[in-house]
Amino acid sequence: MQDKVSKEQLILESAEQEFFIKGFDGARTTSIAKRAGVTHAMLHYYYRTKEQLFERVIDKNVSLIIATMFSSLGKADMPFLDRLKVSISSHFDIVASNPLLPHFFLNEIISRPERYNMMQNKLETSAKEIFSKVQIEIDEQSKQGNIEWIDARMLFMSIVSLNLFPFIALPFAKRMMGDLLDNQDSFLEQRKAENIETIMRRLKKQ
Amino acid sequence: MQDKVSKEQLILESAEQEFFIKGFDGARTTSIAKRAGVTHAMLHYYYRTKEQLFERVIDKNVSLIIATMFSSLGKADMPFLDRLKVSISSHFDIVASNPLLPHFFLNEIISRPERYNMMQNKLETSAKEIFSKVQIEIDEQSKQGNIEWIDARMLFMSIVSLNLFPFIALPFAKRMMGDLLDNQDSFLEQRKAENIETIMRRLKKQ
DNA sequence: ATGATGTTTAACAATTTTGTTAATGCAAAT
DNA sequence: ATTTGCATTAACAAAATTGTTAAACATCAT
Repeated sequence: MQDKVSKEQLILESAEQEFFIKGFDGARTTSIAKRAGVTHAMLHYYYRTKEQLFERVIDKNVSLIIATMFSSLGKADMPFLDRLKVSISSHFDIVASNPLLPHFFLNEIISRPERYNMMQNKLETSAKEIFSKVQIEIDEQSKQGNIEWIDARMLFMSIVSLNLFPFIALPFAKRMMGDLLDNQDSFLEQRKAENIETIMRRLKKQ
Repeated sequence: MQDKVSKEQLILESAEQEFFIKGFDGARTTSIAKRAGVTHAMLHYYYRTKEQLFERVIDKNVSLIIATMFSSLGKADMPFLDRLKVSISSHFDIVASNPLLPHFFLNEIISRPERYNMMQNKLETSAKEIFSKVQIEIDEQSKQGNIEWIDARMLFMSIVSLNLFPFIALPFAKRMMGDLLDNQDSFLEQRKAENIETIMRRLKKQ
């Protein structure tokens, strides 16, 4: 009897694939059902509507989405710059293992912003907390002459830009990057190192 | 009698707005027509199908798309780093005046990659030319001890990431950036300067 | 005025897509 | 074995969306 669980699950996974690639508007319930190997009536049986199925996919990914956005300014107990390095690195890794998520999510926010108000409220407050904590540290460190001063939000934007954009643009970049992307793993390593290096140099006192 | 021209034009402009925000799948021909203040039969009269209307929008933007992707590695006659600065700056400006374009285009490429093969072919060859030219310069400059060495493609990815992503993520970021975005113009100036500074420091010999 | 030409409208047709339902199947509990 | 409850199917219905058409309208050159 694990077939029951399995079909419901299968539909959800197929929905995730389809929504991630085609977005809410481009996804077709019949196509999702076909992917899962069931009739489309089954999809409605388990999830009622396309909208509700979509919500289930969002729910399943919401904590990942938040991690994808915010794990880059960290909190572990180390000197500031080391901590930042670790945070950037683990942020990059999260994105690398969910490469479709950022584009999907930005897409949805742009095309149907109303839907995400409550989520944005949460993100807003936790973002502001993080930024002000980090800003205090930056102020201290730069006063002590350890780093160059920067607005924490600007630093955040740079890190997220460097870490997310390559994945968003990957389908586009593949063709023009020659052999750079032939070995995925090695490219990811290089890119991660490059992003860390870029941020470190931005902060280094000269 | 400029009403004739005007309606055809109006439909195209409305289509651009709608396609940019909602993508091909999310856009509705009736909604585009309503935006333009005409019946949807008019839309079909002038552009036959949604697909053809979409193609006209793409055609209208294709050179801009290419500029958006490639004007960041420049060619003017100045010392390398100065030239790079100017290129990053003008690249940023192009994106800033067409903030919806990058997301729209990446979106389309991800959801319907087949459509863009010919365009990708062109981009591929011109990209490779630019990269190899720039790489030669980087090799020279770093051999002379003027800059830190970097793979030209990695440099390109960093520049494009820093310059494009903030615009792609803007609807998302608005809420959590506090007063940073209150004055658009001043934010854009700051951000452009920040991106240039970040790249310059990445290349500066220490 | 007439005819030729392109524009506009309203009504309709076709298709696609989402969602429902009633009947059937199937497995476990009584 | 019968009931109970969920799972499954196929056929159908409703709505949304794209696309067509025939007729009315306007404009301009003759």
